[in-house]
Amino acid sequence: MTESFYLTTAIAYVNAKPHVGHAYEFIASDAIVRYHRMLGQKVFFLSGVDEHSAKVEKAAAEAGLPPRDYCDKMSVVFRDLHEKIGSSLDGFIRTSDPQHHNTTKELLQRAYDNGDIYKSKYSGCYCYSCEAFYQEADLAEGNICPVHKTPIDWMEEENYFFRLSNYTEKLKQYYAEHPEFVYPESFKNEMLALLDRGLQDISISRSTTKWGISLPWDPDHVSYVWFDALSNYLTGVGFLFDEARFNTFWPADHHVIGKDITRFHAVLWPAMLMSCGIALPKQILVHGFIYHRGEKMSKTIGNIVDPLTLLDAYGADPLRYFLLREIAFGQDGNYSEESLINRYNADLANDIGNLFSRVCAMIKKYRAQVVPSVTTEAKVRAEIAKTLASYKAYMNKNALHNAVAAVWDLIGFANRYVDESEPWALAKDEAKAGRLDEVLLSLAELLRAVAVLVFPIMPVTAQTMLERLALPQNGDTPSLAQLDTPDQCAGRTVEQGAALFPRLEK
RNA sequence: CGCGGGGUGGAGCAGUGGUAGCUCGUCGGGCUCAUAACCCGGAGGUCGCAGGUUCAAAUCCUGUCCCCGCAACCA
Repeated sequence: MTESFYLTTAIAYVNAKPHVGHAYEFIASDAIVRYHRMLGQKVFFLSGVDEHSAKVEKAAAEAGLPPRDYCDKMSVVFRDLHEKIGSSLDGFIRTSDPQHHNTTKELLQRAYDNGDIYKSKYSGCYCYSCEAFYQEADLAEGNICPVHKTPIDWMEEENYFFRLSNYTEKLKQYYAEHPEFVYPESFKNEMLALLDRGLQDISISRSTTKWGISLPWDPDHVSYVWFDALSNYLTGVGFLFDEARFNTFWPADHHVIGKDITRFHAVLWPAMLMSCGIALPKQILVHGFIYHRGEKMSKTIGNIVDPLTLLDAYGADPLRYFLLREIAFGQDGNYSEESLINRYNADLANDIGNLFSRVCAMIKKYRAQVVPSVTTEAKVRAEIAKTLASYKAYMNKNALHNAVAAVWDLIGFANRYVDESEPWALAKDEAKAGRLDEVLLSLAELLRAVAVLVFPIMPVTAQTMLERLALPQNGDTPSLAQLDTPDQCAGRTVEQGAALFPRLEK
């Protein structure tokens, strides 16, 4: 385990409101970084927004604002989403930041200087709406754009190209030497297939818009998407302006991204870095898409789910829990309001919420809120240790959904333990007071373990539980190592408080 | 066309060779500390279809049907 840990999300285009997919990516990323902080690592968590491109320019025009004002406004919307989710961001980058312009120009210049960038004519069928060229074979019937169903123009444009084709073999070799570079494996296989077919050079500039970062050697062109977008990961940790920070955190541990931009992160980005002589990130962590009742969310169908609506209605922790539990990380998943409510009631209200409530109530009722100062039962300690081990194993391979399930197994164990040990019966018999002490401490210890383990998933709930258990924490992040020390709850005065998760009526 | 993923009890999913498992729902029982919560048990599936390999296949192979995604800057 390295001492530092650097994770990035993809940067979001500011041409539209946040999508629940953004929220999911931020939540999963936040859970991962919180886990690493619990391990005691020095973490840097970066997210941000991409403000360039013609489509942002267009959205700004439609909003009747200059691009810069529009971006100022929209970047706040994304920041706000992070805040509402509870993201523990260390940095939030905007591609319009001057420091980021420096990074982009530096990378472009380095690639240009070593001959990886050349000027060429790009000609073909061009759809203005897509901002893309099409092969004739890809056009829909009647020579129209397959996406927009609008007529195609023949266009010729002078573009600069990046010699991606030069890197096919180098990347193949890199993949062979770093089998963990792309995760999950299904996406890695897709990239390997892409490499086998051979890479083509890629256009990296446009002269049709001025809203962007101009090329250092040719101000008539602005960088088209990739050099100015991907390089944010460098700027975010101080490339060229904060050497100490950059050296601490680069190369990044994880770039968390949606599956639609895998090839740019897993093929183009490493090739760019190779060209520029910069170390490659350790792992591209790809997540799937969220469907709404099995259908892709789209403006056309009109089934897009607004994350802010969900956050307002259910709160951050329940939404975090739902998305991380319900969706196998790396695969596509489904959202529906019924399943969210279902999970809320079954897992949050009934399982964890009620467990907390019943245990605190018994400590209050039988021992005047004070957890007995005895020793935790051996089998309970063993169960906690077992859970901790599998939880860590799952978290270390980013199987978030399995890690969450492991915590809920422990909650199930605790609920069964209550039934089996029957504290209410023990309380009626003075001779069994010692046993009751043991059971109550054991239960408090189970709650402590659950509270700590649930922290990456539901940080607010974890803090509430720890506070009510009167367990002082050193800083905002509970340490995972504390679970190696038993009986921490002994002698503490617990507070039952209001229900953690009041049941929702359907 | 190409590439990738998937078709498993009512619903949603796990499960890469040894006579199917989880959550929800449903039916019955228990308990009373708790948010009508918690615990135990039952019913319910020939694992898309057809072949093949094997002592043994949901799991491997072949074919086939269907669904979805990427490519196509739509998170």
